[in-house]
Amino acid sequence: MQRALSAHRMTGERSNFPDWYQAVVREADMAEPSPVRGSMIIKPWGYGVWEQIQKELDRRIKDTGHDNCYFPLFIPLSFIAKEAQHVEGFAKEMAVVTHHRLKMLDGKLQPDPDAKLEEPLVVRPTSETIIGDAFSRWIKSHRDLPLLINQWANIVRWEMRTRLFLRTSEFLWQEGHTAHADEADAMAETLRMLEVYRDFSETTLAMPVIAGEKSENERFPGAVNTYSIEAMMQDGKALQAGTSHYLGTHFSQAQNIRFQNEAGEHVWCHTTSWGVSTRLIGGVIMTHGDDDGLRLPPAIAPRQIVIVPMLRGKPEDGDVLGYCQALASALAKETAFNERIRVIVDTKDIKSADKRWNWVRRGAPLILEVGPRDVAGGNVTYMRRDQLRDGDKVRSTAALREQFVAEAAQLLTAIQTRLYGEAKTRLDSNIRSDIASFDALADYFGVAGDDDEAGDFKGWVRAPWSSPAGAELEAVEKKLKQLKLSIRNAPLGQSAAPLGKCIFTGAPAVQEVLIARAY
RNA sequence: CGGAGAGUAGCUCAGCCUGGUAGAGCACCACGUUCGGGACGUGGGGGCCGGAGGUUCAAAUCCUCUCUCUCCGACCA
Repeated sequence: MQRALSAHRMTGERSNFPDWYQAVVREADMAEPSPVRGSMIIKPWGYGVWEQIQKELDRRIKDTGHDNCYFPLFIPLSFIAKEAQHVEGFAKEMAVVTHHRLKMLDGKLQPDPDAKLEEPLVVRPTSETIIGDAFSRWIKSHRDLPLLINQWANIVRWEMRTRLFLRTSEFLWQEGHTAHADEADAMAETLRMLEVYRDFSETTLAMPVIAGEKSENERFPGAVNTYSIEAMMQDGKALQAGTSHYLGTHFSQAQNIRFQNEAGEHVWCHTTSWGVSTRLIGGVIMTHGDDDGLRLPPAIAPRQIVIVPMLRGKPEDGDVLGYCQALASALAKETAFNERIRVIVDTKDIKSADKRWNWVRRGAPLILEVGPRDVAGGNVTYMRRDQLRDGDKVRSTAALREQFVAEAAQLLTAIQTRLYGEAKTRLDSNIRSDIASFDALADYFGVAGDDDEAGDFKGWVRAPWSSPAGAELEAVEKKLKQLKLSIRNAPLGQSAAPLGKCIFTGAPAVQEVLIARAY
């Protein structure tokens, strides 16, 4: 399939972005479809990326005062039913366990009719209700607040259409759940975690995002406010990369989560929840991948430096291998991104050229080739994955071994910076704010059905918005839907400058919103 | 669940219209020449042609039913 990726390079563009994406996922050894419909097998290289994401994000979650817990996979049906909007939002995509035993009946193994559960259990689509139930028992006093909990878990949502990493029936995520004494504290938490996500995404994933508030119709079922970070993929579409919700007292009222304040009164808690998932990996692929495959930001690369010995089945092979091992040991003592550099010598018994390109496809940031000439000269020859094809041909650089070891961390940082810079430029230069009417919006994005043209890049539009509600909002929604567009969010930190008129309603605008096609 | 398309080797697909012993490229295995810019030669392994029925001397090919997948809608981290 190197062929398909090469073919893409020949066209000079992501002419068929979905095909390109699937090719990269497979060729980079990230994941594959499983025998279970809509579920994926995350392969070692892909899971390694997830582990790096977990490690860094877990550190940040703990640094902001949260503790990890684990709550059950199975949630009693009655729990889900407690919050009306919550039920409505998730009812259509729930996996339900109804039996606890199998039996041979009519020659077929099937659920035993005599082993029916008294109350069906749903496989968690999210844990607000089961965690809320615990909170209602754990919280008695204002001294118990804030209660700051996180869990790393798998989630099941029975989606109609699935795509590896971007939307799978089962996915891995982290979900934070917190309870607070008042709205101000809960809102501060909601925004604090949104900021953690924004910074993590930009710093660690090198994926620039725009943080903002979701419109009413895009809110999490049961939330008062929902905030998101939105990233721009290389086809111009938006990817919701993380969400943070202020839940008000909806769940605490539904589940009796309350405390006694200093005055001795019983008061509802204000709760929040926030999460990011393995979808982030899809975002990284669609942000940084190129026609040679994946490019991984060094901060999350399972192996940041790969040493490929140039072996030829000759006596000097031993010297080359020894040199490589010594080099690896020296590099592993260095520090990058506050951790020891992750380095490996690829000793697999295949051709060096194949090894090199395998690592290129997987997106290893630095690929070293070490042959007899390097051994003789005390050198290393390396390729930076991020600038593999700067210029006409594949580029490699020679350096003295000691110098390379000393500068390896800087190189990794430089790669991280460049990947972020490229993505940041793409994001910044593809948001238009000169669209003044709905007709202009329609012209820019093209009418529905027109947009399937391959390689038809459309960025985002930032437009004035009067924040309509009710029927008026529904009408706007309908118009947007015809163009396959959606309001991604209202970016935070907007200036107080005059905004003019809403491009949908003509009424005075109260803020600006981002409009885009989305995953 | 609606609309369209597709199921043949690990991958991408040809063969089907007009029935007659299962094909190509890549990948894989062996040997040799190569190897520091995605090598080449020779030989080889691998398929219940998605499944079930039917028509026929004979079915990947024709007919019926069924299952699955992909894309487009609806739904979504």
